[in-house]
Amino acid sequence: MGESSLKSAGLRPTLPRRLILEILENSSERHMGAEEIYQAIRDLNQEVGLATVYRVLTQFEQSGIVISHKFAGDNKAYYELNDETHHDHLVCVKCGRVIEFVDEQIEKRQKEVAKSAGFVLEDHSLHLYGVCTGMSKKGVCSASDSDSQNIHQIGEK
Amino acid sequence: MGESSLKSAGLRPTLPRRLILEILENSSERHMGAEEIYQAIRDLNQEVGLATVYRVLTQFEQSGIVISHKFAGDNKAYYELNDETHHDHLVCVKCGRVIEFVDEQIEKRQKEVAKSAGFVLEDHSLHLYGVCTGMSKKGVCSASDSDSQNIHQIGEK
DNA sequence: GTGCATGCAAAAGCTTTGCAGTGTG
DNA sequence: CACACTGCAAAGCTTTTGCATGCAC
Repeated sequence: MGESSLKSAGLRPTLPRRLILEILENSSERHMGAEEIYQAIRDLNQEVGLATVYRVLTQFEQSGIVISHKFAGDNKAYYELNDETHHDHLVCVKCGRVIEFVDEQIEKRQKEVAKSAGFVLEDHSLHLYGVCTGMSKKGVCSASDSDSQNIHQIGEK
Repeated sequence: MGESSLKSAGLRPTLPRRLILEILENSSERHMGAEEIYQAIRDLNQEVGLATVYRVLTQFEQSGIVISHKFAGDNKAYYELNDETHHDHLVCVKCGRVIEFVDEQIEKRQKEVAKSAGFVLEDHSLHLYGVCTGMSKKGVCSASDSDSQNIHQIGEK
């Protein structure tokens, strides 16, 4: 999977690119920031410059290998592998957990709204912000261990 | 109108605050960035520091006087007067025009999605990106000022 | 007078870019 | 040998903050 996505994107399979792809594929966090990816590389005892991480992510985005998002109250970009399945995001403002979802009715209405305004729809982003069950009932995230690593700190630094 | 919103927010009606409020109320653009507001102040031959513009906008947001958004591919915040009517945004990626809309079906489904995930919904942002009629047919924006300020009510109420 | 508010300049956070060195086909 | 790729450091943009001065009540 990894190697081939690079080739079909016309990108040479260099070490930084392979590392970043591998990290995105294997990390327990599905949504990662550039700095987190940079750290993950160092955790593998590899050396890649932060600027290269950004450059590679930009190339990956242009090639459709990854998708980037920015969430409210958080100025930085998060990257996720583009699995070709469009989805929207539900974010816990307390623990940062991100849940992906798709709702066909919403998708359909969006198209209708755009059409009736005379727009040719190209893209959209829908982010729901709320408090997850665990945080609202116990003040502790209810996500499983692997899930709970999928965290974005939102709001106050 | 302006003066009273400041008072009810517990903010002293200082010159910078009154100017910014006035600009937001009277500008032909409903969504303005901090720098644009700063320029608008200078266009009125007034002097207010950019840092103050940011501070005031932050206070206004916390008081519920304005709402801020960030749109995809644009790193800066846009501010609009909070008219108490929730709405989403349809943005022309070619000419930058912003149309506000509300769709009850989408609103309803969002609540259902959040509920079924066990989330207490606090907020959401929905941005649709596309190309408006004028830009796609003639390469020229077809918007009139009044259009871009109108809220398109779509779908059943 | 007592605080809140402001201005200026510096700093901070994230991301991009210039440039020279490296590696690879 | 040409050229894409990389690392480092510097710069860019937007936004925030420290601090001394100033204004409102």
